[in-house]
Amino acid sequence: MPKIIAKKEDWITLGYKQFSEQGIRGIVVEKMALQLKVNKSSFYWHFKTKKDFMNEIISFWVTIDTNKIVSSIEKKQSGKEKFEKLIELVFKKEPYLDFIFFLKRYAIKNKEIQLLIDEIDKQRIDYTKGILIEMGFSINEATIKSTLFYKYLIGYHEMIRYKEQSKNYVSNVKIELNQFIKY
Amino acid sequence: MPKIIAKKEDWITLGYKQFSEQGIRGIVVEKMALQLKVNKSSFYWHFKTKKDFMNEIISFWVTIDTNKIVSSIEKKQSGKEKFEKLIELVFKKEPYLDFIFFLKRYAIKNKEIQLLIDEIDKQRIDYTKGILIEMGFSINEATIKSTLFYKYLIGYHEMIRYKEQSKNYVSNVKIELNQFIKY
DNA sequence: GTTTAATTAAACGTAAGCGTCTAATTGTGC
DNA sequence: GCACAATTAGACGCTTACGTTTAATTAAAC
Repeated sequence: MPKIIAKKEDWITLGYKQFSEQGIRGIVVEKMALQLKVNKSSFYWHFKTKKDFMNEIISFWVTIDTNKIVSSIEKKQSGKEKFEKLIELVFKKEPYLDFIFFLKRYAIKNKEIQLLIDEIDKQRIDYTKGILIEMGFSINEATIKSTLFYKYLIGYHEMIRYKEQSKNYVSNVKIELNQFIKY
Repeated sequence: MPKIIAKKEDWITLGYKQFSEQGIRGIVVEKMALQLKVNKSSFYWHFKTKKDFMNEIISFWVTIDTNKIVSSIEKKQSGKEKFEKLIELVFKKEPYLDFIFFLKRYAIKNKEIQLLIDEIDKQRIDYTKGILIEMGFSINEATIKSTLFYKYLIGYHEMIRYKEQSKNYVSNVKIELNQFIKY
């Protein structure tokens, strides 16, 4: 019978999931070890400390997060189609979308991570801005509306946090978006 | 020399402050006892458990929170003036505004508190809606815009979480609000 | 000023979770 | 099949924080 082994990636993907769903309180070495069915010494063989582990999770997130959404959108042709796809993806209740949310809380006393988050926020807003420009908005308009869009997105997810995502909510999104992005 | 005593209200106001700033992780009995310069047995004399303490803090918040803002706004005459006062108050970086934020996280597995939060959210949105109607928006418009306003407000605070609130941010608020509430 | 009630101090027990050892196991190259 | 490296098991120590218990203090009542 082969020995059960948890690879580094196993730890990271599980940690990524836990953090996305529960924040730093979800990252408990012994509990994760239980889930992976290994002893926690496996963890300390792969990672020096829990803090190092978190840093690896953050790196993991940076590489996969934005790319995942962007690549799915860029298959679309027109700006309008891209925007519709964007809405479909980012307003979906998907636990991993909360990663950055918890990360902001985790980073309260960590300037380095804060700078990273700023960069990701900026990337996302810029990406949206590009689509809006493709749709015919002026650079000025697109700048304002993309930032507004992003803040609205955050507020939206906060409001549905512990709710089922009903059709009601989705249709409200379109009505509310239409208040400031008409197309 | 009189004995140092911490009244029930002392504990609650400190707890309220701690929770607003750091969430449930800020509520640590022994650390609060240090701040109040008493032994933690004072805490356990006033409150049965930490959970009970949290419930009292939540009640405290419910009674003071909304009223505080509303009473300050209702001194104003016109809808427009009220709206401007509202903006001034709720976009200010004021730690207590984060209370509800952390509360949503605390309430993840507590239906009762979730219902309470829903009610508060609704109250706030309805209050804004009333002002918008006073300003001349139709009921329909006011309904949509007040909800949008509230989500935007949440996103705004999330974006400035670990930032100084620069004048830049404040002026952006007005520009962004102007995208969907013109007056 | 003695009794009584309210409130806190000091000390203890307990659990969760981080991190560290050392020994044991399995896989791999030769 | 043996030596060696990679990886995990098991046991331990330490810290933090919750909650309890009993004794001590102060304030209030009479």
